[in-house]
Parts: sequence; structure tokens; C-alpha cells
Amino acid sequence: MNALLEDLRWRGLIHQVTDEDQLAQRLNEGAITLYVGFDPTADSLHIGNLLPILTLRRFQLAGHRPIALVGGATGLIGDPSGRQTERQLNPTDVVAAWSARIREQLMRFLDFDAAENGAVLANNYDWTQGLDVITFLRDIGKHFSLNYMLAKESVESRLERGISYTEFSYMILQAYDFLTLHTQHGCILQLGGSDQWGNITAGIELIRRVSGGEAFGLTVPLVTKADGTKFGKTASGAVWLDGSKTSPYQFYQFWYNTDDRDVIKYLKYFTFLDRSRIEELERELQERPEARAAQRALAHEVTALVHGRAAAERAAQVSQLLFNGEVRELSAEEIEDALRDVPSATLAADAQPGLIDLLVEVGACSSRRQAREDVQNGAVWVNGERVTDAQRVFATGDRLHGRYLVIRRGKRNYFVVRFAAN
RNA sequence: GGAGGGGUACCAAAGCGGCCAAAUGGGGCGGACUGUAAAUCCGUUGCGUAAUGCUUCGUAGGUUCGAAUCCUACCCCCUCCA
Repeated sequence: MNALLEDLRWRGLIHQVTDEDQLAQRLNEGAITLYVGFDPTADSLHIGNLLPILTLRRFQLAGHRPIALVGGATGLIGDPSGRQTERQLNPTDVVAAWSARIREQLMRFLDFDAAENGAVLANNYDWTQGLDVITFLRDIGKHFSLNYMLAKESVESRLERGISYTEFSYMILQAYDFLTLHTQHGCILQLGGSDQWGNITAGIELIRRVSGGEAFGLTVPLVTKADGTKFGKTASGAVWLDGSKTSPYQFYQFWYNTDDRDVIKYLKYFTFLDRSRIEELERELQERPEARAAQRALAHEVTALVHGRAAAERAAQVSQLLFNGEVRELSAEEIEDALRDVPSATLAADAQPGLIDLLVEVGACSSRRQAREDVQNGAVWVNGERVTDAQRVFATGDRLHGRYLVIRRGKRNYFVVRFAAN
């Protein structure tokens, strides 16, 4: 057995793995090279992509060499895995722009300066763009039987509803990636989400046929929630790794609100805290669940991984101040700093807005009708005080530090109104 | 090509001439309770309110004092037969 695999096993990170004994032996013999790929299907990665990235990082920390692959080419084709319908093709320039941004994000999770096992970034567009059709069909396509391809879950499940030749071919491209990384970098292991099993094994098969080499695959589980809803989705959409799409504060809050029943599992999945620390948090959760020590640790650790320690600490601090209702205690600098990630509006220096207008203006409520309803329900707080009078007008004297109104709708939705300086 | 069924608000699904801005369930948003949890309960969920106001029930017309509800045409979906 191998220590790294044992740790992954304990964390519940191994969903499926090919020839585990053989893989353990290779890992024990010395550093291996492995990869994970991400297709640019949006301008940012989201937390659904986090598990494979962090698992790749675990391998690097254990001394192995990681390759993060951006699917500049495969992103142009569309992976049918786990989908019921054909994807909409994105323009090539858009995919190129997304690739660049995802590349930036991936870099944050790996160490590129390590002497022995520095990380490598690759883009499959580099070896795919020059590939001509005849070569592709003769050298690669010949190794795939139609029967083999049709039997793949990703294809088989789509035969009823329809699948284009484009998406049907996807697995071959991904297999070719693995082969390329195998020959160029000696890569012998591919990680991926559980829906990637079919594509990964296709690559292993191709490597075996072309080079006779042995390669491995390992998939991480699909992250689930105890209440049965989909992980990673909030009312406002996906939770992104890009701080301008999901602010560090929102990101922190997402993890902080994890259900008791899920929090230990997520600590194992998403943090690098060691086993004894996680078990300690588990005991605390059982003894004093209201202290939320496990949630706090989870939120802090993951936010720090994605946005850095400073941002994580700021998010934690802001959360505490806001939830203690101590808005009035904040200095002007703290308001600027703490609420920088929160939706805001700027009004003229001499403006004396009514409450309803203010709520709509700052984006706290979707319409004036809705705003009136929220006020009536007691959902609206300004500068730490509940306001129930819809006719309320805010004079200059109501502002914090002469230029802020901090608005809260519901328990945790904050907005800030700034007044221009004279 | 033939026969039948259907398109209603975020989703599902009632309504079938006025009492319909449209039942009910889910989801969303709030509130209470609490631990920024779970469960539970309550309110609300087109827009705008001075208002018997305005715009909505696939699309376009028509009948009528009045239509989501009746008629005509068109578009789209599903099932069965060929």
C-alpha cells in the first residue's frame, strides 16, 4: 500500500481507480507524472472543478509532478459526458479567451518553482491544431473500434436523444491528450471527476496500444449534499473561483453555511488539514455543534486556498462584524475594506433618498413592489437597525461617517450606498 | 400522409364566458424559532399604488357589455396508425 493512496482513501477521494495495487507500487518506487484536464466552458472555474484540482495538488505535495491541462481544443468540441443534450459550440476566440483565464486560475493551486517536481501547464490546442484529418484517422482513429466507443456510457446514453459526430469523437481527443502527455512527459496517471471515467480509460487503452506502456486512471467522487440538492449551486447560480464573479465574502459564506451532516466530509475533500485535526473538529461538532468550529475551519481553509490568506481573514472578520450587527462600530476604512465585495451604488452628495428607492437602486430588491413587501416583512435593516417604515427618508445625518448607508436584506444580504464627496 | 391529445405564471398542474392577476404543490424571497445549521410554523411570490390602475394564460385576428375560457388562421410539442 501507499501512504498517499491511503490518505486519499481515508478522505473518500477515490471513486474509481484502475489497478490500485500496481499504481501503489509505482507511487512507492518514486515520483510519477500525472495530469488533470479542464475544458474552458466558461470564463472561470467553479467549485465543481475544485476537487480534481486539489487532488492534483495532494499528489504534488507528496512529491509527484502535476500537469494541469487546459482544454483549448477539447473545449471547442464539447464533452458529451454526463450530459443529456448536445452542447452549443462556442466561438474559437471566446474559447481562447476563457482558456487564458482558466490557465491563470489553475496556476494558483500548484507550485511551479519546485526543483524536483515543478508543475507544468499544458494546452491541448498546442498539439491538436496542427493535426491533419488523415493523420488523425490513420494513427489514432484506427485504434478505436466503433463497438468500444458505442459502449461508453457517455455515448450510449445519448443514442436515443441524438449525438453529433463532433461530440462522439470527443473521447478520442481526450485519449490522444493522455497519449501525448505520456510520450512527452512520461505522464502515467490521469485524474478526473467521476464522469470522466470513460474518457480516462479510453486514454489508458490508447497508450497501451500505441506504446505498450501502462497508465492509470483515478476519479474523485461526485460531491453530494445531505439534503439532496445539488452541490455548488446557490440561488444566484454557480459558486465561481473568480473573485469578481463570486466575492471572497460570498465564497466564505457559502462554505460557512455547510450543513452539519456534510461538513466533516467536506473538510476531508477540500482542505489540507491533517487527519488528527479533522477528527478533533469532528468531536467538537458533536459536542458543541452551535460553535460551528468545523464550518469556520472549512470556510477559512478553502477561502484561503482560492483567494489567499488575507482575503480569507478579511471575509471571516467581516462575517463576524456583520452578523454581530456591529455595523455602526466600523470605521470608514473598515467599511470600504470589508464591504468592497458587496453590491453598491453611489449617490450624489446631497441626495436624500427614500427607503424604497434606495432598495431598488442598490439592487437589494427587484422592484418597488418587492421592496415594499420586504420592508413590511421586517426584512430590511439600515446601519444595523431594522426599518419598517416604507416612507422613511434618509437625511445626511443618517449616514455613517457622513457618506455610507449599510443596507441589509434578510439575514445575510448586504449592500452599501456611498455618497459622493462634495 | 391519417387519427387523437396538448401549449397557463420560475417549474409542475387546475381553471373552460364575469366571483381569475388566475386553485394547489414544488421552488424562490422574507419572518419566527435557532447555532448565519437541520426540522417546523407563518407571510409573500406580474408591475404600480391615491386607485374599481396597468400588462399577462403559444401567436395573430374575431364574437361578446365582458374571454385564460367561444370562433378562425398560424406556429410548436406529444401519442397512436401508415
